[in-house]
Amino acid sequence: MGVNHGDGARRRTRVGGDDGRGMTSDERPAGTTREIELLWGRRETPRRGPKPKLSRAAVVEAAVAVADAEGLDAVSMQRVARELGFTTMSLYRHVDSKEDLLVFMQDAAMSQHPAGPRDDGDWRAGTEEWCHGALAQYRRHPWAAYVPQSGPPSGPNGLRWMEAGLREIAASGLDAPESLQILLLLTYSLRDLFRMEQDIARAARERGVPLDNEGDEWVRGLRGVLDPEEYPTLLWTLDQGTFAEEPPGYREEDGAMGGLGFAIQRILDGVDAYVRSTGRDRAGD
Amino acid sequence: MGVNHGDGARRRTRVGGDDGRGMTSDERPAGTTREIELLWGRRETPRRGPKPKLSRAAVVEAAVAVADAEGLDAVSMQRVARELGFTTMSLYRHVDSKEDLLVFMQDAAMSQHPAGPRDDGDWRAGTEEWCHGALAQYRRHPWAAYVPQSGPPSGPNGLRWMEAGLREIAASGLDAPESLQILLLLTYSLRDLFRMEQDIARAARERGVPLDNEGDEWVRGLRGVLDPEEYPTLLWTLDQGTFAEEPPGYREEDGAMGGLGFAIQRILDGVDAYVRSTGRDRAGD
DNA sequence: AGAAACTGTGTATGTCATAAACGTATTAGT
DNA sequence: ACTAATACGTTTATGACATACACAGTTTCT
Repeated sequence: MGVNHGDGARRRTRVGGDDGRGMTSDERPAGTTREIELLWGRRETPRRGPKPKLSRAAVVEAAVAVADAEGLDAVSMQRVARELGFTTMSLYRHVDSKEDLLVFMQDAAMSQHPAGPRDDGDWRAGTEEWCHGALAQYRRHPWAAYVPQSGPPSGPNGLRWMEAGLREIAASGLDAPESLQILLLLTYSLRDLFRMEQDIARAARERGVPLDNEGDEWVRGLRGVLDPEEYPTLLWTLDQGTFAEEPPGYREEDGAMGGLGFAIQRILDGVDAYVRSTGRDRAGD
Repeated sequence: MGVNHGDGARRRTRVGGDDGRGMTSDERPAGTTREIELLWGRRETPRRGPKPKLSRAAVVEAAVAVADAEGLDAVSMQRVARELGFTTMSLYRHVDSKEDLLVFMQDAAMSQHPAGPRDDGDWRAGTEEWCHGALAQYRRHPWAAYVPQSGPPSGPNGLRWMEAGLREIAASGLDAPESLQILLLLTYSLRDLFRMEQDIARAARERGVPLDNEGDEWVRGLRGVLDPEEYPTLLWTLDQGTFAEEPPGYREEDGAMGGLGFAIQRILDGVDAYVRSTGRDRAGD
């Protein structure tokens, strides 16, 4: 749906490696397997042509640099190529399509390793730490939260984080399917709460001043248009300086997660409740 | 006149309404206020030219139809215009930009009213119902979850849903900032859990068969590449038919929410815990 | 009547992803 | 060492796309 655009590319089964006849064509991997092999650098190296001046790593690095500096929208094939001093089309020798490039970029954005396992068996603390770490990645590369998702992570870095998250959650005693479900919940929530934070920040930046009531264009506009009969609760909310404040329930410990602490704590509370309900909680007591 | 029609940008402060000198220019609304006025149809009607054959409503409707049928990516100005039998540029008479059109579309996608208030004071049931309703909207117009967000909703429909959600949550006794925070959490979570569901479904569709282990390309690919030393938990998870099953903790009552029931229940559990922790729970007891 | 405001249209610009064909450097197989 | 295969980076071209700009016709206000 909205997610992946590129259609012509990459969907059809390739006959071989690069030019359409690279491999012996009987053992060609198709679809996702191919993507995984690419991501993991499991490629044959019987290079016959001239020694490449460019490399996939260089392309991805340049793309990441552009995204870091100017956001994901600034990443175009032309732009990345210019940055490298090559032609646009040269990139296609090292990357199948832009979609491909984005996949590589995303994995590259998670190159920092998650924290190692903790042995005290406190799954909640471990999971919180994991969330914190994942969030830190996003803060380093905010665009990464906006890369269109195409299935579960397949790259070494993404999987390393998955592994670490599962480990923390499974420490609660949940079984594999449950742990995975929780991990998915956390992963998506983090990504999207982060996006929420960014969106709100951007919205605030785009209108003039910071988010306070009265001064805020949005609030003022709404007031002029909302019928108190129909939107009483909303107006009640607007009437208190809702948008100016620190989120409620803000706790110092969550500070590291910024305004997201509140939301994340709520979600973890929910997970906690679930763990307890299964009566398999290994921690705490 | 050299300086004329809608100069597209919309970002910079306009001198007046539509064309640059529509209004008395001392009370010109700028930025978001303008957008809100547009969304609410609060426009002057001193139409002087020929009677329009096209209308904003028609444009939005056509765009929604295209998105419903072929996804958000199929929505281009050219496509919508063709659908209507007009030129591409004609659309710009009724919509400032594509971004604008998307805002209208999004509000249009939420045209169905939320359920009315319930008087039994059971905030959790009410909130669950609200989630269910919101999800139903998404199922009707999946693309709506992929429209790039630009700030809080400003249209009548979006705000109606906000109002309804706030009402349900506030029934728990939380104060305004808290309720709003929770509403934001729910709104974003819903949107994104829905997206997760869609993404997973699409991923399954794109590889061959449904999501089962062994048969799944992704799982097979990973197995070939994951070092058991480094990814033990992940492999443990893979080893159980994790992806084949119904999500754990699946309950009949959540059926209406599809596979998202589990995640939503976890989040509501977290909210519940928070409400209880404030000691202001009006419901239940 | 004439000016002003607004309609839909035609044309043009610039950006984007990417296909196709090309010359060239390198190396595997002879 | 010679040749054919093949990978490399480039050139050129195509077809979307959003949207600026200028125009000609239409309606209404003065």
